[in-house]
Amino acid sequence: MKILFIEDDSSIRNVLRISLESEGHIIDEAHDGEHGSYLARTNEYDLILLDNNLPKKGGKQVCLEIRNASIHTPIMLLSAKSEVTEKVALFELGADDYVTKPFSYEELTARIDALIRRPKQIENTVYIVKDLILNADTCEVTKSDKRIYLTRKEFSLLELLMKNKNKVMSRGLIMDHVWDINMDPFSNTLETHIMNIRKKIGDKKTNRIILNVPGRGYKINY
Amino acid sequence: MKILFIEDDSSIRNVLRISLESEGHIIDEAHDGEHGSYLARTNEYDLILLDNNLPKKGGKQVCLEIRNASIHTPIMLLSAKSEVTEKVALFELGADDYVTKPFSYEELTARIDALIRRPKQIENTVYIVKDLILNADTCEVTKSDKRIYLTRKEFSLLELLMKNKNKVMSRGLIMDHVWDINMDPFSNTLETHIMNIRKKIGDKKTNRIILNVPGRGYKINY
DNA sequence: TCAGCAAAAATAAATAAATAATAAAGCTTT
DNA sequence: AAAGCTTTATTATTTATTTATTTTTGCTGA
Repeated sequence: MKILFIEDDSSIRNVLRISLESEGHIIDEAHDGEHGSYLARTNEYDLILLDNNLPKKGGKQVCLEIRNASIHTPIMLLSAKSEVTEKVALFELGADDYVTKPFSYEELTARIDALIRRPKQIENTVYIVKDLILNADTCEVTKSDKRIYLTRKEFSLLELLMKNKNKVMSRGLIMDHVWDINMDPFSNTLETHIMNIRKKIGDKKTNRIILNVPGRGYKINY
Repeated sequence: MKILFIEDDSSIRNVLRISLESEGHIIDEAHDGEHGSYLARTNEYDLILLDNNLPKKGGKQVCLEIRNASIHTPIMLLSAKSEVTEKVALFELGADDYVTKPFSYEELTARIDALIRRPKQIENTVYIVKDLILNADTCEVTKSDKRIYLTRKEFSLLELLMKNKNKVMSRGLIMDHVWDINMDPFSNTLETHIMNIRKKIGDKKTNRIILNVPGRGYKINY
């Protein structure tokens, strides 16, 4: 999951980034409302964590701008307890949930899971292609009933391809989902990861699961 | 067990904290109703000790707020004998037990044990992985029938891992369960404890019981 | 058909990040 | 004051990720 974290307090930012990354999420950060609003409108995120009290542009304005840009990504609001009135306004502007600061890691991740999974509850979080099975909940992958160990990046990449099987995923789209904003689009790390996944799942040239569509990207077929 | 203690009288707080910690519990403290209510709603506790007479926000209000947040953690009420009417109200609001002040330490711990153990009576309190056995009731650990002495933190950590065997427990989750709210997420004390447990139970690199999943956390396998 | 080219695959190596190990300092308790 | 527990600091090791380079593949047009 790719998360945008708009927060000016660097200590909160750091603690949370570490926790969320350890859960396998990719985090982009903004230190003020202006930059946050900009990133939210120019990138695709699965979740936006928005501090209410921000320099340059307040949470209310950021929320408004995001929703006005027809972006429906779930917004989770982080607010001090005193800002109740603001909070109400933010709900009206389209925030989806809130936690009051300071909060525990567990509470936040539980709520994040709820928000991210909510529209997908009917959907299965287990993806199956031939004898390759990926479980998004437990982060486990098996091939012919044998457990395969994938690193975090490898897992996110394979998850994206399996989630969108039969669709060609372009380089740019994959990078946007699996890497953070600092990813160099000219590097070949994506290809290297594809190759490492293929090696781990024993994806032979003759009967490939992960297919390349030259000039367009990668895809996985039924 | 992680306990939240909401009490303004520092002498009661100190006496009880020390006693409870000596039983191996982890204690978070709140000195007034407002902060207490907040902590209860933002952290996961196994028990909440709630004084009825509190500054800023009374026990009744705190209880109400906790239950309204869909938190079903057992609440044990500490109240003066005179506050009978209040007490009734608190039961209606979802408190689980009460003791009247002054109380003896023994009485309280007996009741706490009853409350904490109650929902877990069905649960197994003995965890076995290969020749490693942990008994959560007696706080005893044996490896190949030899008694191992673990410190309280070490015990809580091993208990968490054994209770959740086969599941990867992330750093953040472990910290929330084994340490109190002041834990610095950047410190490496968790790693140090893992290493000390491994040393005590003779967990060799070649045939490890406590496994690390890089970037994800630790787990114990069947 | 086949040189020429671009995209992708493969290999290897470098860098960065996470974890393990060791030692020692700081607290608490006795 | 001594002993044990917990935390901090530092260094080493392992693992993950990125970069660099070479080889292969498949396509294009003469």
